[in-house]
Amino acid sequence: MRHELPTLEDVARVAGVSRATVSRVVNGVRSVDPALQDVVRAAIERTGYAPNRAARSLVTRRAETVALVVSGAGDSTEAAQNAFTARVFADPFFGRVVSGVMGFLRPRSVHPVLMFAESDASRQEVLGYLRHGNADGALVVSTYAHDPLPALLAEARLPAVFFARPAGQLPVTFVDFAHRDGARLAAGQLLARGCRRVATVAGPLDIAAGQERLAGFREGMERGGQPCVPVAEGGFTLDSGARAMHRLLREHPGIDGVFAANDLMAQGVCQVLREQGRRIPQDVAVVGFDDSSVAVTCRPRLTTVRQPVEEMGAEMARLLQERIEGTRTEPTSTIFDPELVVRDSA
Amino acid sequence: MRHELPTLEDVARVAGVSRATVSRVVNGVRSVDPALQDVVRAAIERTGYAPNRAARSLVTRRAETVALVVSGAGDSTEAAQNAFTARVFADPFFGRVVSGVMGFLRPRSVHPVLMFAESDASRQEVLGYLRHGNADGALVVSTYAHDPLPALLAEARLPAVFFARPAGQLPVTFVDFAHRDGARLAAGQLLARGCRRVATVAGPLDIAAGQERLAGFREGMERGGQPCVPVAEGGFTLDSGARAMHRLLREHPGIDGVFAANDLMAQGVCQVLREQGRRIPQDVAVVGFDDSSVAVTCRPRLTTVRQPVEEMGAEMARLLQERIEGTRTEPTSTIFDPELVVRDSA
DNA sequence: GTGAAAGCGCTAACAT
DNA sequence: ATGTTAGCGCTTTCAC
Repeated sequence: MRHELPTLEDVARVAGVSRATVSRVVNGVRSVDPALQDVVRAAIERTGYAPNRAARSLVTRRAETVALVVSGAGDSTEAAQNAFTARVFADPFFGRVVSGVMGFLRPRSVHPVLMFAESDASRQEVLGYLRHGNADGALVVSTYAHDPLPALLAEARLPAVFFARPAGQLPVTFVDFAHRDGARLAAGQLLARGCRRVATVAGPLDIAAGQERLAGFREGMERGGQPCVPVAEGGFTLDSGARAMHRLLREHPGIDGVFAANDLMAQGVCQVLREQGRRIPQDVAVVGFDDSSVAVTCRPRLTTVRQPVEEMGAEMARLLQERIEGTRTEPTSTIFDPELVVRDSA
Repeated sequence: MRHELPTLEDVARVAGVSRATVSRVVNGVRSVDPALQDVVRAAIERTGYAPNRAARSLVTRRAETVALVVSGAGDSTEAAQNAFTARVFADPFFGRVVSGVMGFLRPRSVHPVLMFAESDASRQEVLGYLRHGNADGALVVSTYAHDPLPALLAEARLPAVFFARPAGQLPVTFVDFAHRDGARLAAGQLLARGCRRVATVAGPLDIAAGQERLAGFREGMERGGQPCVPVAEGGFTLDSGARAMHRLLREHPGIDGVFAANDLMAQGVCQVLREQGRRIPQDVAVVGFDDSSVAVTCRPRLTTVRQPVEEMGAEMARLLQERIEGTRTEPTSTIFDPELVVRDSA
């Protein structure tokens, strides 16, 4: 049924050279006469040849494929898995990571294989997949703090790069963000506007990013002479942000500035504030975190701390490539710096 | 560096049989002495053998991999690509499809390769990828009406299954939803509540789903004796829903019921309504569409038309498998039926 | 029912 | 600089 595909042999015949020469041209080995190269390339063009990945993989022991692993907690029931997936994809954050990753991978024509790891069985599956060389390495986005996957991967010495430093001082490669510095920037902006009664909707405090952003914000406020900041914890969702804001308002009606640990929660904060008839930023200034898509769709548009998620995704892919190629073997990490994006909410 | 993996040969040696026999056991060919089967299986266990996909692919001409293609409009600039990705992933819808797809694929240990097709170049890439057998088929989720990919895939006679019927009467396999019937259900619910001044926030009318839902809703209202329904078009986003509701309220302040063509817009509708001090459902009843995650996080929880997206994703994967295995060669389609989920908003 | 052997398309020594 | 050759690990006739 499928049309027979041209092989190296076919190209070689058309070009009047040996298979090896064609292979060299295809793989960009330089030691081929430029004139011959042209002949070969013409033959490739004419035949519509493209290398057979399976055959190549078999001999090179490279899959030319990486696993894109979404890791998290949960059991194996279908309901739990669906809930897990829904939560992951509902966060615009994950899409930005994927976008960055694909941006790096696409020009190199390596495609990510999507895998979930939310149960013991699925973690073993990921491990097996990599160990058997079906993928050359893994890009891992963890959705919770004590994910066992990083340790498993490190122990098996499989090439992997993580989004955010995994818990437990593992000798692994990762990209991360200077959350503390970013949160300090947010504090600075609120202070500069002259806010005197500032509160914060923190992220989940069992996640490093949540802790760091809170710590950084407190530091910033303390330096500005406001050591006591009311805190309400949220879960990085719009809804949890709204609920946290309600709690804050109930106990501290005089609030004139809020830092939300991500944009989604900031959006929830804004909704509550507007419902209560408070003007943003005149009555209450709001600063978000991430600079995700909601930052510009939110009304008013959010002043926020930009986290360059796409670039971080691309860097993950780059670091993984280095590990796979063996260019660099010891664990590395790249920490990205924040940037304050001033819009309308503060 | 990587630990040497056991091969068929190794298992054969341990079991004291030939490679061929081991291969037969691995592939479940029945014509092997049950006693020998046990011996072989024990040897597999002991050696920790797993088949090498590349070697197998090379001879079977099967990749054991499918492409999961997110298709849409856009150009090749990085900004456009990022925006595209962000939009796709921001919609909880896509995650549900992926969840369903993975649910079917995982037990069969086939993993989806993620691909984007938003430009001519990337569409050709997808075509080449499939044509060269790097994936056995494609699961395609289109994000806009006149996507050229379905036609390209059909013309190349490559195995593919689409989410929603592609434009242009193509002879392709797809899964879809009875949008009309679903929207009629929504109308029925509003009428049953006794709503007399009903309006609708429609989806984008250049998309079949948008048109169908509007048509179905009108039909339903007409049958209930309310042929004239004010319409405001939205874009399936929260924001567009909110804006549409504002327009509706300005021109028809007496509205007592609203059908929004998806839950995200319904959420926007609810926000505006609450801002304006209208109680839901007492003053204005709201019905959404999809039964996505926001339906339960929205305040009040949404009464909505359930679209079984996960099941639809699983069915896509099943249909693709049939096509790949050649069990079924002519185009098929599965249309899913709606179900009204009554919660608090209507 | 089981084994021997050929060969899938490619790369990488090794010759030349 | 180019060609010859030997596999990579697997499935699959074809004999037995």
